[in-house]
Amino acid sequence: MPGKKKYYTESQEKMARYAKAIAHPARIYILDFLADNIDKCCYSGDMAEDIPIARSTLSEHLKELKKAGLIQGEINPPYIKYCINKENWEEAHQMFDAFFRKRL
Amino acid sequence: MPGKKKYYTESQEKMARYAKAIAHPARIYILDFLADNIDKCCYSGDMAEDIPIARSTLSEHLKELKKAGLIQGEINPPYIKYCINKENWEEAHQMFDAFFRKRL
DNA sequence: TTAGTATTTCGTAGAATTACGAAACAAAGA
DNA sequence: TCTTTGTTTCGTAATTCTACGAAATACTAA
Repeated sequence: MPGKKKYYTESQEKMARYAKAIAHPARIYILDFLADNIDKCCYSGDMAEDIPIARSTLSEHLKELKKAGLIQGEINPPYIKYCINKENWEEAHQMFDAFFRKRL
Repeated sequence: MPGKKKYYTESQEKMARYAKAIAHPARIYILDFLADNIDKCCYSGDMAEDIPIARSTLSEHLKELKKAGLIQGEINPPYIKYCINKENWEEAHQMFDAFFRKRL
């Protein structure tokens, strides 16, 4: 721990991480897709058909969103069913809301 | 215009741009600073004293936020007074809110 | 065991981001 | 005019991001 100076608050770092996760139209597309099909199984392949990127690229975007904690994948072989991680989603929502509300 | 296929919606592209603008702790710091000093003049130099980055780097971050439309600079020589661009700020707030609210 | 399906990981390349210090700018004041 | 002051732009380097196709993985079914 010592030697590692913190110049930004935990909150600022966390906000930046969440913002980065959604800072790409393909990732917004993915989250929109999950929202629009909230009761269905959302597989990587379903999304790949609508979006003009290679499947491997889509997979990397899914990995980013997973790393950020915004989605989670439930293995259902040979598929993987993706969905929103509600706990972190709610946290992000509240952080962004407080952030934007603060200066109005 | 023709030849330029759109794969993502305008809204998705715009969300991604706003998210990208705030996807760095230094830029969140700047926006927090502007919020905490809403009635004061906010100069680049004031922020530079609290933040461990070169002034030129800070200036680049300010440029990014300006480009995204989230802040604006009012020239008050030899200073430049920065403040939130309320119109775009409100738009971003609403977009993020709708985005997060959609899937809960 | 072999073949088939859905998905991810790997290797790689090009583009974009972040950072710094030096130099340039623009305005005020001596 | 020459300095000083606050800030931005430039040149550059290191890192990160985005993208692709090929190969690997993991499981099912024949």
